[in-house]
Amino acid sequence: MGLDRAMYSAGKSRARHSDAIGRLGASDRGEASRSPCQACPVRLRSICSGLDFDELEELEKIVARMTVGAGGPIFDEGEAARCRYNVTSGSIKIYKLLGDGRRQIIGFLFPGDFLGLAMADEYAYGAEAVVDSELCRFPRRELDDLINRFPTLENRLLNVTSNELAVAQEQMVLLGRKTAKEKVATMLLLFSRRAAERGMADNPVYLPMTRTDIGDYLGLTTETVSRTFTQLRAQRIISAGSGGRIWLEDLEILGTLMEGF
Amino acid sequence: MGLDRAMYSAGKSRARHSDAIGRLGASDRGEASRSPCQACPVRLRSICSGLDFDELEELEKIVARMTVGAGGPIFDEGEAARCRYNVTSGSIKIYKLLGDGRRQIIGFLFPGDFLGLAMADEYAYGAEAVVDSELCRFPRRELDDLINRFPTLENRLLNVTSNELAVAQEQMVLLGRKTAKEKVATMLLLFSRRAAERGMADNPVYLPMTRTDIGDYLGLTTETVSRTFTQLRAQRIISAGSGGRIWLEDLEILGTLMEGF
DNA sequence: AGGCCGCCTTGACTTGAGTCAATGATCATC
DNA sequence: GATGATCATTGACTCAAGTCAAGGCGGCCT
Repeated sequence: MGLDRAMYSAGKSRARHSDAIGRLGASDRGEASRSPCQACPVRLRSICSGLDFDELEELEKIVARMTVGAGGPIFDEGEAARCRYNVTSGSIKIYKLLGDGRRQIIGFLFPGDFLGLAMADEYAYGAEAVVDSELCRFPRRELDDLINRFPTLENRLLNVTSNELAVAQEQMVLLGRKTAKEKVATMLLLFSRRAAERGMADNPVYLPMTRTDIGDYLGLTTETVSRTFTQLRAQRIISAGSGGRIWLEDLEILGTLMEGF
Repeated sequence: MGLDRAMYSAGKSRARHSDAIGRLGASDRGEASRSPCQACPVRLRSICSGLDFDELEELEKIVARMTVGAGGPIFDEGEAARCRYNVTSGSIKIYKLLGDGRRQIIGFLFPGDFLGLAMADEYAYGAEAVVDSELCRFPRRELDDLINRFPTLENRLLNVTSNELAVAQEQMVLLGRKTAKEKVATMLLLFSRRAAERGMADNPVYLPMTRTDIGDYLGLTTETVSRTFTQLRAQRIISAGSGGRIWLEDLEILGTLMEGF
């Protein structure tokens, strides 16, 4: 069976940002290669961790690599859910839309994150690349077969899903009860911590997405996000870095804002 | 091993409401009885469905029944997570608090719902009874052992958790992007549908919780919830029933409000 | 170089929801 | 059936965030 191949690419490339997030070796780029899952840099973070050699080999049989350009679509809300994905480099946003176009971004995914949880036959949300990204793609049917056969995989998936649920519940508090300033502070700290967990720079925080994306993630408008950043900068709680990076200058105040005292 | 026994009870009983939600046979009330899981009215809705006779018997060995009075606490956020629960009658609210007391209710649970997902050693949220309720209690350690031993149970738990995640994501859209009117309309419709799924009356909708609870669930204040109900009533989209029940008079408009057109 | 295009920021004004403060309902208890 | 408690409603006013409208900045392309 030949490996599937896919290459989406969107208009404006944000390539100036794309090297800031871990990526695969150059030899793999733009090519659906026989996936060296054993050597995968994000394996230990992703659902594939804990699998033994044989299981990993079976997984490799059904995986396909793909690249998506910045802004490029991965799938739309409501579309038949044919595949599930694992992010290997870059950053992906997932979002839901209301009838009149209002958008809520329900998460940003980074290398090692799994894409396609919590959905049956149709995708319950849309997914788009924030920057040039790479993903492992699994046909849903075949992956679900493996999940049924490998308890390790199912257990891992339960852990991952539970974590996502806890994160989602925390985000409900943010959306329902925090002020604009608290929302932005929380996002900065959480992204910083998330980067640290991945062994990446946690200060300055790297925010590759637009102000509009941040607004749609925090339940705010672009303008309010912008004003809030200005305000935090004026109070020396943060300061501007280069290329979408933000220095966290006062972690204590940020923490207080996040906890809501 | 004797069965544990527990009976919390809070000040003001809302017993006037408590008969409106399915409950166990009178013979089980107020008594930690040898649990007749086979005869459990909510078994098919809960994590116990799909278990074979032997598995169910093992589950019965570790379960304890308990009753909680309206308003009574089940556990607090941050407390050591010693048990997981299954709701068998009544209604439970789960919530998270900010440092200054602001509260976000992240869900209302009904018979068959599982309580204690998405948490490791500490409860990530608090839980309280909305009306007099009954629950099955499982020691976490022992339940987690069974989950590891019974693939059926683990699979069921993955399904339940995935569903919860999808619901949470839908709630993020509500909290981040919907107006007060849309929020209330959405809640009414979702509660109606949820009741229908359980074979209970879906119109009028039964809302046993206070306006403050509804506000904390929808990211609004008590006053705004009240004004919104008044407004929906004035527009003949809903009308008041008796005892916390609300008639949905115009499902189409409610649907439009929910979808955000 | 110069101009275009996204994106970000800022200002002026509006508004939906929050706050504060009574007043009403409903029920529980004596 | 009076009293007190809790919860719900309503009104008047405030304010945080949204809306509308300019500019500004920086990268990209010809």
